[in-house]
Amino acid sequence: MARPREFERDVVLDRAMKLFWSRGYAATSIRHLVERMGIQRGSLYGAFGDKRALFFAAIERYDRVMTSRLLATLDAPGSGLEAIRRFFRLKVEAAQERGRPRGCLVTNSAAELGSRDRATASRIGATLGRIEAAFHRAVVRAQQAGEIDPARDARALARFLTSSAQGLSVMAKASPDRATLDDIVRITLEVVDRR
Amino acid sequence: MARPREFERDVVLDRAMKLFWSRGYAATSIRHLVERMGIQRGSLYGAFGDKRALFFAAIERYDRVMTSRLLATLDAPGSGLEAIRRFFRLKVEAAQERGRPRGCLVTNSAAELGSRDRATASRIGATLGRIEAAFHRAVVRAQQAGEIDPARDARALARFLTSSAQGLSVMAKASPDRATLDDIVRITLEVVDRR
DNA sequence: CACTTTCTTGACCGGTCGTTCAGGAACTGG
DNA sequence: CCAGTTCCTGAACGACCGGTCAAGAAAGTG
Repeated sequence: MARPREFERDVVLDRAMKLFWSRGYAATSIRHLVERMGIQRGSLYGAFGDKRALFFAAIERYDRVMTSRLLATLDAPGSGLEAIRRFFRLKVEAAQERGRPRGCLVTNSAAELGSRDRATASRIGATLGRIEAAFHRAVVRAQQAGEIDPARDARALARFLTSSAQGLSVMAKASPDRATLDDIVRITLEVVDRR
Repeated sequence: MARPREFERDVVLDRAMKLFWSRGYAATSIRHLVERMGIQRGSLYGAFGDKRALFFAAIERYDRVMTSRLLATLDAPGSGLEAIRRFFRLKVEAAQERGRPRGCLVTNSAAELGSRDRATASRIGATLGRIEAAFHRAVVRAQQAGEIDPARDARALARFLTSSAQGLSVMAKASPDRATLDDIVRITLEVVDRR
């Protein structure tokens, strides 16, 4: 054996993730990264490869930590309709947190790199697919429970909800005014929550 | 008098706008800009100032050309509800055009610079405000015509529609699949178009 | 203890970044 | 045709980019 690594991968990766999250890919330099991550260039390249690989690792971590937590609320046992409500309320709540980067790394990356970098695009597409799938399960569950009209197109509803979540992230980044976000969510939920 | 400029400002500005639109701000270099715009560095700096000022001019032009055209459909005389329908159909249609940058410059810029650059954020915020205002006018018009229940909150509806347009732009950039976009728009329109 | 292995460190690489500017070119008014 | 003005051109600037690497530091193994 030999000298062990002095930093914990997930700890420094978290810091990189937040930096990409708030600044985007292109505007985040290696210099900026090593300063914020608290490690040296050599360690960064040794542990993660190059900038692009680090970015991918950051997206993966975002997926594992942030997105999965959100999606878990959609898959939580109980009412599918209530799960969808919780999802959007949680997003608004998160947008209010101080110190947290605005918006959403997936949304930002889709907007920044969606059409230019094939590999990133498919990675982002996979996450969007996961979100849509989770919405779809929640919608179907709600339909089976009689909370949503079973005649409605569950796939289309899931896609709509996915798109709405993206829109909400953009609005949260542009103007994180609580009243605005609440208005948006209220109307969005009317779509599935017709009384 | 003296030697006249050899290029037309709006022509080269259009090219810069499209470049920023498809690549984002940070990933677009001056070298790339001068190549695509067909002018020299000196001319660029002479005519537009610096990169940031050029970006602002590009956003302004996008506003004047792209956004205004879209908003004009919302303010066109006739049914407010039909105007809203036309707006979203036009967005989907535009997303299909070949050679056109994906997504929307306003959405992309909001996601890329929304929380980092104060001046850009307020510029983008102003455009989002214009969109919301146009939606609001269309909603009110539809309410007065009895197409939308007057009891509903027109401001909230306008905000929802603005957010939906942003979401649609993100989805269009990430996966411009027509069926997906159609699904999203169909459900979005159900919100205002309850039968 | 010495030896091996890995990690860390900081200097360094060529290239590109945004920006400037001197000097030649091109046009207008006289 | 000249003077005056503006524009275009291309080289040059210092700073920073992403990425590499040799050498020293620190741990485990015998």
